Amino acid sequence: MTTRSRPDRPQRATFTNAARRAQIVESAIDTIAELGYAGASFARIARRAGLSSTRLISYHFAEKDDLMREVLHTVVARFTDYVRPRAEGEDSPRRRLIAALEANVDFIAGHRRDVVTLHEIERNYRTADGRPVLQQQAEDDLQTIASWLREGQRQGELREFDPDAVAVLILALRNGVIQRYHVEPGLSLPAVKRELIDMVDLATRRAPAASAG
Amino acid sequence: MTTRSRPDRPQRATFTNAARRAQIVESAIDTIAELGYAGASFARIARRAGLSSTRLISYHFAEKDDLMREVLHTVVARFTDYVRPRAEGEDSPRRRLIAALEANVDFIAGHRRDVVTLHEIERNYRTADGRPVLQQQAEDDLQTIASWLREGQRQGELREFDPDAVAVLILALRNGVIQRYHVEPGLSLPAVKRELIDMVDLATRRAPAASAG
Amino acid sequence: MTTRSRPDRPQRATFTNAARRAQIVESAIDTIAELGYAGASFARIARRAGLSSTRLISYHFAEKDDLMREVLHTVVARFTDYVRPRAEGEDSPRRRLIAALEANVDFIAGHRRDVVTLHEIERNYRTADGRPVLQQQAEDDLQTIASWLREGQRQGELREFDPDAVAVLILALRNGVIQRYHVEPGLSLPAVKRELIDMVDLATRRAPAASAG
Amino acid sequence: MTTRSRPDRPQRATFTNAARRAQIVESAIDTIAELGYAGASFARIARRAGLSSTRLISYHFAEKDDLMREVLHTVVARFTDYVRPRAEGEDSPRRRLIAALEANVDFIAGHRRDVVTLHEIERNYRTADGRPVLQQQAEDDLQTIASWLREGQRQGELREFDPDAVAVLILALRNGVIQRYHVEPGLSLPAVKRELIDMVDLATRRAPAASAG
DNA sequence: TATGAATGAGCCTTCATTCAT
DNA sequence: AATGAATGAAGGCTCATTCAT
Repeated sequence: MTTRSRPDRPQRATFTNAARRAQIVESAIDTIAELGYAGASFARIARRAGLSSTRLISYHFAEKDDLMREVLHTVVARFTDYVRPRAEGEDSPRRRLIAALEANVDFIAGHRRDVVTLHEIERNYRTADGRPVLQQQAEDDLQTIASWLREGQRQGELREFDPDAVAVLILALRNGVIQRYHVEPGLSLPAVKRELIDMVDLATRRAPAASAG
Repeated sequence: MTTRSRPDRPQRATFTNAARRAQIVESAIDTIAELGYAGASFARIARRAGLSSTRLISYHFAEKDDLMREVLHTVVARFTDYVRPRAEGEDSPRRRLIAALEANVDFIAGHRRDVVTLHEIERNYRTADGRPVLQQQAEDDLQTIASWLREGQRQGELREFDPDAVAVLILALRNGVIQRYHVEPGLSLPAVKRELIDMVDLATRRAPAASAG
Repeated sequence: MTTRSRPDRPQRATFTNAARRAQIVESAIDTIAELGYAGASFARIARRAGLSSTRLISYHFAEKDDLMREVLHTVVARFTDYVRPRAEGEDSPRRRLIAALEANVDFIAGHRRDVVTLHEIERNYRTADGRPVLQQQAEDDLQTIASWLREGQRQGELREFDPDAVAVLILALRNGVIQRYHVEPGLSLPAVKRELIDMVDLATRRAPAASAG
Repeated sequence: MTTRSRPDRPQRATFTNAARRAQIVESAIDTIAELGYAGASFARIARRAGLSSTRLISYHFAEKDDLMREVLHTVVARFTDYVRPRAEGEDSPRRRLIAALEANVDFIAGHRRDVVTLHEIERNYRTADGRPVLQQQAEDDLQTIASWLREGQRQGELREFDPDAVAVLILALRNGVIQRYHVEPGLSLPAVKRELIDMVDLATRRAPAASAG
């Protein structure tokens, strides 16, 4: 009897279990979106979910990290599921990039709650040693964008530049729109979207030959 | 007892007083930069500053908000004092914009600690009603950039676009570099700086006349 | 974080729950009686109750006010349950008044702890705006006494006087005995009780007709 | 060098010293009257007095007890100086008692602040071991009243009763008026005064012989 | 005479988590 | 699958008081 399992935790992943977890995750998303990461204590999440005690959260999630990981995964999945098909529907790297950016802004416009929560967690969710959590999603996004840029350069569609640095900048534009929308909900997303596309296109495409002007 | 009162605190700004406040502020900056806003408790700030108790912080700052306000003011002032002269030394709106962006990246490269702290406070410091604190600095920056853009358009140096939306995007680029540098200290700032300048310039300047090609 | 929330606390009034609350309330009564309202910190109440930490008090009572409200309610109920039946057993207003006063002194003699605590809380328990808490019990007592006096006057049993003013004085006598007993536990309550009854009776009854002398 | 004096304290009782002490005492009286004994911290007293730090209070009073003793002495002296001459101006014990009670109510009506403070301190001021402070003033008052009663009995002016118990009751009446006025500033003091005098007189005087009626 | 600067102890409350059914 | 009860640690803040000039 040396094996000492964690305190009462569900042993199997049943349907009821999954539903409960989902309910808690949604409540956590709401709480974070409204009160910020630091304001999202178990007590507040439980209250918003109508649970009688925080114990139910501890029961379904081994640690707070567990819950936050699942929250993060949930909103990232929604984001990705929305954006990816629209990018992959295009047939050139440049168009894929533009389509992805448009899809991003469209998602932001329609899912403010998810996006604000994503933003909060990215900034505040830290591992035990105090370091910001590995932003795997950000890394993936950077890789995807950089690969599109490289392919566009190879195909001659895009001018020469440092694809990794430019990927950082493009992601910065997307994040900046999220952040600004977080602070100023009245922001005109259509105008920002138009200028965003123009800016990225002007900055990356191969300039048309002068004689062609 | 609920009645509010101003507990025993120094009334005048003596030299010793100011030095102590400055010491605490610097310790707070260090603590926030390393452990994040949520990790910057009075206890940790005091320990890092070598103070005998947190009471000394309460003695010099009426509330935690007070300290955070002063931390914010301190790092913003450093940032501004570095960037503003370099922008104002230029004689055209376009060059002022570029000089400001270069100065921004240069500051980021040399003051990681301040910049990380600024970033943390902006995200987490909230007013009593739970809203993110009014980002006056961000508003000011947006106004400044937008006014440069408008003047550049009027002078014909810059192409036509929505100056407010583009200002948001340019600020997003600056913030994105800060944020990326926060997460990845090994980031090549020279490369990013070069691409940042190119991107903004390509995206905003009036395209050279075709006949010049 | 300023946003209010109801932290993790029991939602239902189970048996165990009620027993624990009662235990804490009794410990609070003891502590207040011995050390005064200001001396009754959570730490001291918990220590006296043999609780492992003050957290258990916070767990069962939302705020310190909550605990004090329950303490007040508890001792007031004991007092009322003792006095009321003895007053209501009498069949004339004058006798009801006298019986009530006798019952008061008897209760005081046998429940010094409750009475001292009641006295302490009445004096010190203040609402958020700094005003003494509405002394509903005192108002009720005044009303009851005044109504007996009015009825006695109507029935001719009592002489003419201002019933509200005299009610204040009669309650003053009761409170004065409490207070004196608080300060001087050796006070001879039987003597005081006898003089109290005489004083009130002499001062309120209709003087016997001269011819009866 | 074994003698170790307390930290910086004034060594002599100068005029300036006395004025400063008086200023602090008055500020303490105001603070206690408004916020209650528990609300009268050094910080709040200092703020109300316009002092830059609590240090000035510590400088003039060795301990908080010292200040409270002086506050108590000040208001008691005012009370006594008002009441005593009016009592001593009368030439029979019964009239002295009545005059003293009238003077008491008159003082209460005109010095609410002092009286509220007196009431607060009496209830809350405790010695280090947690016992209510010896109410020397109350003891003196009781002795004075009891001696009047005894003398009145000896002279045949007053009926037979236990003078110590009745003194407790008479003082209770006075205190009850203070207390009620504390809670209900709109109390009609003239009516209460009239009934108070009647009550005490009816309860203590030797009943006039029936034949004399 | 007055003050500046500092301090340890204590306050109530909230935190995520664990021991029991 | 869920809950009740409990917990130590830490949070910011206020207390009266003391060490220095």
